[in-house]
Amino acid sequence: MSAKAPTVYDVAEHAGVSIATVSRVLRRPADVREATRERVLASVRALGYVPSASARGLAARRTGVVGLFFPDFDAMRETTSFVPDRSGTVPVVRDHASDDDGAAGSDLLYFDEVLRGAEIEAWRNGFVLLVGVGRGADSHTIVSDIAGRVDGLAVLAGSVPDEMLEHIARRIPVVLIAGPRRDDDFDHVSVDNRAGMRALVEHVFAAREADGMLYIRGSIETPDDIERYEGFQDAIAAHPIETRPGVSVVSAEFSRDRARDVATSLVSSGHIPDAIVCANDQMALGVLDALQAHGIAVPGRVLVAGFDGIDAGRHSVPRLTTVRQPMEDLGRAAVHVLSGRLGDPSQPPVTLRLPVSVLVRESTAP
Amino acid sequence: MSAKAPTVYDVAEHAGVSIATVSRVLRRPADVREATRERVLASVRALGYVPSASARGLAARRTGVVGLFFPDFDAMRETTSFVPDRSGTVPVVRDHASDDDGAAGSDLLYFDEVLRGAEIEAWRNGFVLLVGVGRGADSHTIVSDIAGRVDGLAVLAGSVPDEMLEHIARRIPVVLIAGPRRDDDFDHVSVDNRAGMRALVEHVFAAREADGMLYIRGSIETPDDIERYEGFQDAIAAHPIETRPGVSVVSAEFSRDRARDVATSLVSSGHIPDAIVCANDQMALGVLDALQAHGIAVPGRVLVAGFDGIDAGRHSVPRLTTVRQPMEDLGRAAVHVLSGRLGDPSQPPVTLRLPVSVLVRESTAP
DNA sequence: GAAAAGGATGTATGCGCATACAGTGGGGTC
DNA sequence: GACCCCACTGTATGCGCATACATCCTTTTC
Repeated sequence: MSAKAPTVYDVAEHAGVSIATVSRVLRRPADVREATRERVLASVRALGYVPSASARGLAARRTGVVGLFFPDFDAMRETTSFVPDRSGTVPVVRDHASDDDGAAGSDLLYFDEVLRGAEIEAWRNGFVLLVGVGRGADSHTIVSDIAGRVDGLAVLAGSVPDEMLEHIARRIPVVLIAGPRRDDDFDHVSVDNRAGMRALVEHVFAAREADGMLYIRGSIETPDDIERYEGFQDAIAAHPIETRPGVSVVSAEFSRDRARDVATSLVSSGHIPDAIVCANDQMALGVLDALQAHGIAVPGRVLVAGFDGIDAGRHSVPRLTTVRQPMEDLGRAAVHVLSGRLGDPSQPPVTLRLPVSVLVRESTAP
Repeated sequence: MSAKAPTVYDVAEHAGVSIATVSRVLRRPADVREATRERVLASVRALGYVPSASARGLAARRTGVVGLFFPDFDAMRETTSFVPDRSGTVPVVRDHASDDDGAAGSDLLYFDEVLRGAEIEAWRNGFVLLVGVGRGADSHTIVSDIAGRVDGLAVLAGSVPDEMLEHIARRIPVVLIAGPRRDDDFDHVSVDNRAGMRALVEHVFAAREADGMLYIRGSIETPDDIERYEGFQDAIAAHPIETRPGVSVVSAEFSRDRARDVATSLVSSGHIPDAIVCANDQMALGVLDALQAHGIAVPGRVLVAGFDGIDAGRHSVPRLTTVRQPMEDLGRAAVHVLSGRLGDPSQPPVTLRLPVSVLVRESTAP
């Protein structure tokens, strides 16, 4: 706010020492005699000195910041200019209950949890966290805006073009979150989608002799969907498919609406399976929507299960059995790995698989 | 990752131009002839050049980063070292429903929403967001860690000692979130607690001729509690207290447990009011706990209302009438104001009061 | 009590970039 | 054809700090 922010030079002059001593007081206090140190600190307070991270970063060749990059967490969001509303009135809104977890509620998102974990681990390792959200901005901007400011970057897999990742990785370590390892040299942290889905499907089989089971896939190209589908196949293999002629698979693009449609046409056709397992919770909720609309009992007539552990699944009726991903741990792991690599850049690429757990709730009650 | 990150000098040499031209290509492309520009960009790609934000910040005297500082959002949190669990087993957990929104669920927190709003607005204004969470670290560290890295800082009121705020404010603009204006020169953004509570209490009176009303305060010293209490008094004044001999006030420290105790002893005493309005949702939920434990109908016998609009209130039975704070807007407003001040440092201190809204749900149904 | 060994502090330099200012050259003007 | 103007590019400098190295002063050693 003042005309000009004080620098080390100002502090040095005020305290009657050299700038080297000022710098030492701040960086390695033990190297300075106590009397001198106190004098310098007094000047720091008197002048309101705050060291410039830019200058420090330049000189020290490290910023002390790690970045977390996510794709747009809500593309629908208004990105209109923020215009403060100063009217003094208080609207009274009648908030009707609604199964559809739409506009009314804002449940905890994937993003928020990962972020929280990342922040915690960054702090524990002496870093500060920089948050970047991609919004279709041309990727070039992303590089300049984030990569140049941090010592390391955690990126949600699939949110940044490979070529750009390579570019960034030439300068700083990059950790991919939630993607599978490919033929790259990045560090990876992800959850065990395959084992999780396998365990989920096995739970469903254990809950009921589900002769007819429908598995609803998400977006087929995505790593998550592929891995979960493999887990599904693992479980099916354990229960020879020949004895389960009713097993079938469709895709609903990870969309609640799409899954609702799928389930609706299923009901119309009359071929209702004994269990429906979905590659994510949103689709499972869509299935619940459709079944309840047609008066088909869950879990009475059909068992339903999802994957992710989103909040909405805790509040649906019936509550949704799912596979809970340790999202916060994902964030922590990502920064943990980053921190490790910054400490030892030569270590071989790391791949961390975090365990998931099946949350059994009423939607698959025997 | 490479031995040494390329700099402008490397790019300049590779492209056969001067560093000034390289810098221009990146900062003001229009000032460079297209042929030259393309050549430089090709070199940038070829070398994997990423500009150093530290150097840029030093030279340009601005970082392009705004900070958001919060106090520890969960002091209980494990801050143990993160140890990845590599076991391949998938635990199957039976997740029982429970009214107490305790360990099981992680609902969207105040923090997450404000953060999200801040990120959005930062992006819209060409800034990147730096997140800092205070954890009892000595405040000196905070200054160095955050203030030196950003062009402006948004701080949750009360999370940083005044003296430190003054210190920081000598270097960069500071915006206080959610606190009332005091005799300071900071910019402020907050919600209209007073008008919100007044509207809430008036709604309750409108819903029922509540002769006996209990108002449960939070932590009496906090600005939020004080403002809400004033709002309560406003509403009471409109309904002359002499005609409402049953109006009384107690405090429960914003704690669910404390409020539960208060309500329990109320029931024991037999003096059950017609309506209970709490200074936050947590306490209202505690009241619901106690009343339901004693079989007292809500809203049949007693109306209950809270303040904040937390997620748990959307899932309680009955659903809780409350005052919803626009947390995301708070974050947006904070960065909006910061951005404005960075554009015109001389403008007088800004105070933004964001409107709240009463969410009417079943806990106050007539 | 003199010299060696530390301990404390100062001096000088470079980190990588933006930018004011100084060229440099090509096209237009009369 | 000489001159001016404008568009483009290069040169030189400083941003604020960390740190290697030099210097000076205080102990310690014998």
